[in-house]
Amino acid sequence: MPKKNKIREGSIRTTSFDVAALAGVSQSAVSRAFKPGSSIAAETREKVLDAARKLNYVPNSIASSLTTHRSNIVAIILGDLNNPFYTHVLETFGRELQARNRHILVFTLNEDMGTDDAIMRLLPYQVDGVILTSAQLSTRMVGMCHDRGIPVVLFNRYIPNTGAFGVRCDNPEGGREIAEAFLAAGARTFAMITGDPKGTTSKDRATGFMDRLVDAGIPRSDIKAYEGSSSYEGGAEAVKAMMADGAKVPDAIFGINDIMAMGAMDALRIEYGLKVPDDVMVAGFDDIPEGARPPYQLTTVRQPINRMVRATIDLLNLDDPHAEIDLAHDCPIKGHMVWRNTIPGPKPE
Amino acid sequence: MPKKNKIREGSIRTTSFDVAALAGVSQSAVSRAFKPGSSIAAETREKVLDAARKLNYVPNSIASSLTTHRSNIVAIILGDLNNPFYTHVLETFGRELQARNRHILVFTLNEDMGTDDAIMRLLPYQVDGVILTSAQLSTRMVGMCHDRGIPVVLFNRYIPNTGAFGVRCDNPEGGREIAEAFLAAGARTFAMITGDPKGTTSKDRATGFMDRLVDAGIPRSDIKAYEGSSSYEGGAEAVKAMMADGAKVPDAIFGINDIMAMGAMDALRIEYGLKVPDDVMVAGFDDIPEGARPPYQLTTVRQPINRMVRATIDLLNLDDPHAEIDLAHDCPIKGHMVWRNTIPGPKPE
DNA sequence: CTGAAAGCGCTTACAG
DNA sequence: CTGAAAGCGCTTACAG
Repeated sequence: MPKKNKIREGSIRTTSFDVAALAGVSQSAVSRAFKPGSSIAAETREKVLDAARKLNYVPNSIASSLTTHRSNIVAIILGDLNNPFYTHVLETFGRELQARNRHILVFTLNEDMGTDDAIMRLLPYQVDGVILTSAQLSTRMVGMCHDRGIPVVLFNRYIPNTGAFGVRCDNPEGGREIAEAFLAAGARTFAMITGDPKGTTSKDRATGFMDRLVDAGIPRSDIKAYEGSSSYEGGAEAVKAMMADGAKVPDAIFGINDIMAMGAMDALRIEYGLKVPDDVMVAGFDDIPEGARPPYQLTTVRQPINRMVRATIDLLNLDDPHAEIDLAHDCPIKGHMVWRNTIPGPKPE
Repeated sequence: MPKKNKIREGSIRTTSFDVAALAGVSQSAVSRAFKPGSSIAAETREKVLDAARKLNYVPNSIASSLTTHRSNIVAIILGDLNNPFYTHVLETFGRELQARNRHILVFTLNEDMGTDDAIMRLLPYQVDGVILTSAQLSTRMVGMCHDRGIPVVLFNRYIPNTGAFGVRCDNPEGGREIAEAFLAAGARTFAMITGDPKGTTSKDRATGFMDRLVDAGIPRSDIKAYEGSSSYEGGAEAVKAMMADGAKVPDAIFGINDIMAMGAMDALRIEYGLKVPDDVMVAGFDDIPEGARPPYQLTTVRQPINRMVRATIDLLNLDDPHAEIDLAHDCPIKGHMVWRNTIPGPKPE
């Protein structure tokens, strides 16, 4: 008689032994029936699957994880949910990972929980990999993961010298393209609204942007920078700081990401009655769908999210747990300009 | 000598036996050292914790879940990430659940994965509970969860007769308050932009809204409804459908949620040159932070997210696995009006 | 307070 | 192809 464990009043746990008993086979057989490609007669498998269906049996992943050392879970550490870009990223990871029969353990960061805390909390779950969309990872934590054979890959950033590599868009190149576009439209004075100063993404975009401008002979003093904390509100604040600066309104403003560019545009128009692009040109970076809405029609550079997500998953080596964990990998994926209405003039075809 | 398993080249698995060996105690002792409130001498615990630290040992949750039948994981099924409301919801659940030492397995729905599929995928993980923010759950799936002692609670909706209860805002009352506000501002003709027709949320808000208007003597024919599919784009489309209807622009438009109201406002202004609230009043529902941005300044009713999230977690009975799973629970939490600029006139204090 | 041992529900060599 | 059995890394009565 099958062993039964009461869970709550009236509820009972069904195991592979119960299924085996009903199907008249050994417990090993039911295990095999559920594992594709295992050595089992088609007929036996049918019998087992039938019995399982009758009992509403579902194999216990916790138990199988314990033996196989694979949980089919990947952890995603989400930094900044204020930027819709990351919502789109989460959705894309969800789609891709679920299609591969993997599942996501999410960690959302906040004042009470930093990246390192999140890592310490995910370690006990024996996840198959971790994806990080936040900055500030300590070398020690990367070590904790690697010691356990858990690959960690950074999404949209890299952290020099931590041994964690990342997948990212070619940010310097994107910055350069924006500079190019502004220049072609006749801009001569500039402002940048920068994001998280600790992340590499903002820095790289800003550097590419500046370099191109300086190459074109723009004096550094004609390129100002304001902090926008990677949020809509931050973008608006940056504009206020800029206007408070007293100087002339620049010809062009580069929001290091779309959401800041959107905040900036609204402040420019609503607070200061300025027209975009007639009075000031604006550009962003990311190409979030929100930036394409009628009030913004933001010219920007698109991050190839789908390709970035797939590259990230590939680096996790989910199907080959024994693969060496790569170390110093870094291959930026090129984004591309999306021309809309915040930079005037003819769009290159 | 402690047993060692190679994971990847060079990486090794550390278990409680290794820690026990180093600390010179039994394996049971190390288990106890990590469980708060267990019967162990302070001194022994120290020894164990020291050894664990030296070995970078972290207890294996997979193994402990297998014995305790608690994974400390709750599943969240995310329906519509196009509505920022759910991003805020996810963030709030993250904060609250992580503070209680619980973690989140997220499932994002898409064409390839419906709610029922998500449930089938979460069952093997023996989650401690499931939170559902999407509609369309079958009775059978609720049964699958309940049979296993897994509570499921619906967030922001209910599904009549599934045995799954939900936490929600008092939607009919919110709809009524919006109607009231419009009426007080002098509106006499109305349009509603409705959301997911399968969900109860949209229906309830619309019903409350209509009922109040009808009570006030507004003829039903002066209350039109357009589908907005709960998205920004849908809100804009609804306005276009409304304008194409030929009839006079209504005095007031109720966006069943903020994101649709935002889409509607932009279409009204940009496509048709209408002023809000001078030409048309608008109101939303949810009070997402995006609706408070300068271009919108949306008057709306706030969903008490924090309270709703906490109520949801309470219903999960995470700390009392043997609690009966409640069945026909339903207690709407009252939202409240947030007065901004899309309905003219004096705001009640 | 402590340790030996059974057990959680699977997977997977091993022998047949 | 199939079954008996050991083992994954913990927890928890049980006895001391």
